[in-house]
Amino acid sequence: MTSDDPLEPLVDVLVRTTFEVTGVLTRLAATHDLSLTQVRVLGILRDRRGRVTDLAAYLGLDKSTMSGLVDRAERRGLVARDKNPHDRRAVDVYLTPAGAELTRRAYLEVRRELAPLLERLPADDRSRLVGLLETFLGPEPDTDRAP
Amino acid sequence: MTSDDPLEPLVDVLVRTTFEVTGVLTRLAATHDLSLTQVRVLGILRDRRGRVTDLAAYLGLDKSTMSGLVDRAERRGLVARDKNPHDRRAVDVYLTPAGAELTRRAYLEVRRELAPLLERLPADDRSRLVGLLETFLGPEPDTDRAP
DNA sequence: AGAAATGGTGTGGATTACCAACTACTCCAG
DNA sequence: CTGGAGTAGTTGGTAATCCACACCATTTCT
Repeated sequence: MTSDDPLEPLVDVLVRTTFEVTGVLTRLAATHDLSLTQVRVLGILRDRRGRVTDLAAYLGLDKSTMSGLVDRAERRGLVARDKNPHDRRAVDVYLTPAGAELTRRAYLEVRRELAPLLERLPADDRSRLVGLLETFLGPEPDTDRAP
Repeated sequence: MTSDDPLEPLVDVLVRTTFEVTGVLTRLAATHDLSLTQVRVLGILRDRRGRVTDLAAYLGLDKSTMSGLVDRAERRGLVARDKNPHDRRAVDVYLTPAGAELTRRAYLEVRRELAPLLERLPADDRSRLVGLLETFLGPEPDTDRAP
């Protein structure tokens, strides 16, 4: 009775899911002395390199924020910068081997943490959920394999 | 070939969804001069009052952090504190009418922002998704209506 | 009653985040 | 092919976030 919005339950459960997963990620990140934002950066870089501005846009942050983020991650040896050969203003950021390794380990921990929850779903529901969420997310922005 | 983990696609899409929704929430929150954390606090208080420590635990934050968060929200008139009558150490935090109104408006904006994405799903897929995510989240912790 | 535990606040320091200003570079118009 | 507009990134300044730690007040255990 509070509302007859047919979308409300979905929005609600989506936001609750987001907060739940965010909580898991934040907690896990803290055990590696990482912030959630740093984890997000590492997550993006897991399978592509990217310019500072692109990373910032992707996370909805100011480019100066991203600059500092990359600074600190670089100081810790997790990422590195390369001058972009095609545009000498631009800087490409990518994971170092250490950063990739940390990202991999962190993923395994996230997986371990989420697995008990995910296993509440029967196997075919799990793949259904993947399909639904992928539809929701839409096509990936193709950040790397452009011509 | 990167991995034969059957859970990986699900973990992956779940985290991507989380980041996507987090992005929307962060962007929207900023238009009201709110941080994501403040939105999370308001979200919890939407349907219950809570002690500082409980709120902190719920969000995985230190209680001193929550204290400051409540301070600033209180200064803006969004929440208020009451001494808990049963435990004089404890402080209950709850939304003011202004806070509740802001929370309601913010929800509508989130809804408006997510609707185009959610409408990519046919109606019966939407309700299926609700069911799946609710199973994933499990039963609510019943924070308020305990005896 | 006294000791241990719990709830909340305050301080100090690192991080996150914005904005504005600046440098270096690219791209376009003329 | 040059001048100016626009773009990429960094830096500096300020506010908010967040933790660790120390500190009271109150409750609970012994």
